[in-house]
Amino acid sequence: MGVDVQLGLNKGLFHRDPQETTLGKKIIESSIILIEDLGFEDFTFRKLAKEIGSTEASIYRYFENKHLLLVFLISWYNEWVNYLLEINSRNIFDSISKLETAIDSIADASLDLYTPSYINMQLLHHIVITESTKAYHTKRVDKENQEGLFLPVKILAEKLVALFEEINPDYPYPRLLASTLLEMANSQVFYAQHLKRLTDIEVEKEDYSQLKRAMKHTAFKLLGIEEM
Amino acid sequence: MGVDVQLGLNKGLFHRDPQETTLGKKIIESSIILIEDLGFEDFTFRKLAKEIGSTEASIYRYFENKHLLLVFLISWYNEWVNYLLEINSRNIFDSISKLETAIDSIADASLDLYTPSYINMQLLHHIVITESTKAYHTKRVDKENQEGLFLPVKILAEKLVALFEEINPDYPYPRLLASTLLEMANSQVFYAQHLKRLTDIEVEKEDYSQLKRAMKHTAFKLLGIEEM
DNA sequence: TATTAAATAGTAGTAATACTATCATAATAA
DNA sequence: TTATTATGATAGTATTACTACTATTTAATA
Repeated sequence: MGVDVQLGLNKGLFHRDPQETTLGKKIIESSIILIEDLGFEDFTFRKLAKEIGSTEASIYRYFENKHLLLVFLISWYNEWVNYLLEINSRNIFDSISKLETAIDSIADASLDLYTPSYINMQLLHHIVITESTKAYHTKRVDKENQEGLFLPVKILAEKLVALFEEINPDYPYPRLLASTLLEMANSQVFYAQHLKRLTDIEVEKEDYSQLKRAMKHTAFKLLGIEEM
Repeated sequence: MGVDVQLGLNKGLFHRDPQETTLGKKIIESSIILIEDLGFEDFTFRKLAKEIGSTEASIYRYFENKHLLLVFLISWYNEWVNYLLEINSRNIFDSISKLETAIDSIADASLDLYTPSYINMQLLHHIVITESTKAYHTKRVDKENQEGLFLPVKILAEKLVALFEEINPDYPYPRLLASTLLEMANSQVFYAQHLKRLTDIEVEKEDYSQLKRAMKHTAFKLLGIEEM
């Protein structure tokens, strides 16, 4: 029941679009569970195949390798955030409110209800937090970047940059601030969960209010805006 | 010729301290070259053994696995930065100058001359930039954190925190700022080299002046200090 | 409804990885 | 000189990351 959103993702991510078939959706669904459970390095296509009662060969018909499956998942998440950011900022015309909404959308993306049934957004969010840097810290970055595989984050960043420039056109580091905030949204949650001495925030269950406050504080301070 | 510094690192990092033997030093020296060359995922102990004319078994006598070798390298780097920070801030008593010096030390750590002959600091820096998040984004974080394997970064962060508190005791996010700045020192360089749209800075060869300016700007703005 | 095409399953095999174990030999220290 | 320690040499195992090929099921179309 319910309508499943399909995101149009870069075709370089897969051989066959997993969003279009039953097996494809099962691959996505179970890979999210397995990666979260085992960690990316111990996750294998063999284990995934066993989990969904299929075969390695069948999975390879969708994804060239597990690295690209990870890039796919991260891209999916970021496209989703882009989409949220778009719809949540409708009818907001004050640029400061727009930035606040953007930060809320980024931090709370996994709490939205209208994700497809085969995607456990909470788990996917957790994967983004712990594994996403591995998607681009590789020898293939330049090649994959050229193919457009990292466009979703880059677009996300540019939306923030546009807001920063609206708010304070003289701020000298809009792109740095965008990427820093996006990283912060992941790393600070990770620290809160594993390396507490590296953060001041706490995250309980799915409550990201402290994260949001810190992100807004940082953004506004750097842009030279006094918060209310 | 020259005296080689030996850093006292956590014994949980290795079976046998590689800094103490000829083979150990060769392992360090060549692993830095190989990891930088192949990327961490394609780097193997077999290739390393071949490179230094030794055997896998001998390398395993030093490191339990390549993950711990990576953690060792990152720890070494961070201990080095801690050491630099210490000696460079001697005789500086103004806390703002101390912070500036700290940022300089962090960004320029790989340019220092007095590193051991078997450690190519430029390459190691590059490894830190591209591979360091992999050292702690794993299922073993909590266990390894408990064993103290990540102490070097945490100590580094606390030194920054102490400075922030000296400069502005009311700043609400000192730990977040510390970890954010430390990440920035790596990620922004990575972006400058691979994903230019995510940064405003440029890094040419080993010139990190734009990075340092951005880090200082960020730190001072957030701490509420006007720069000169 | 029969025919065809597409999707999936099943099986097998290969080169490489991530180790472990054992024994021999070389270097060093007591 | 004798132990001890470090390294080398060789071999072996389970698992990974694939590729290739064939058989069967499911869905689309005529």
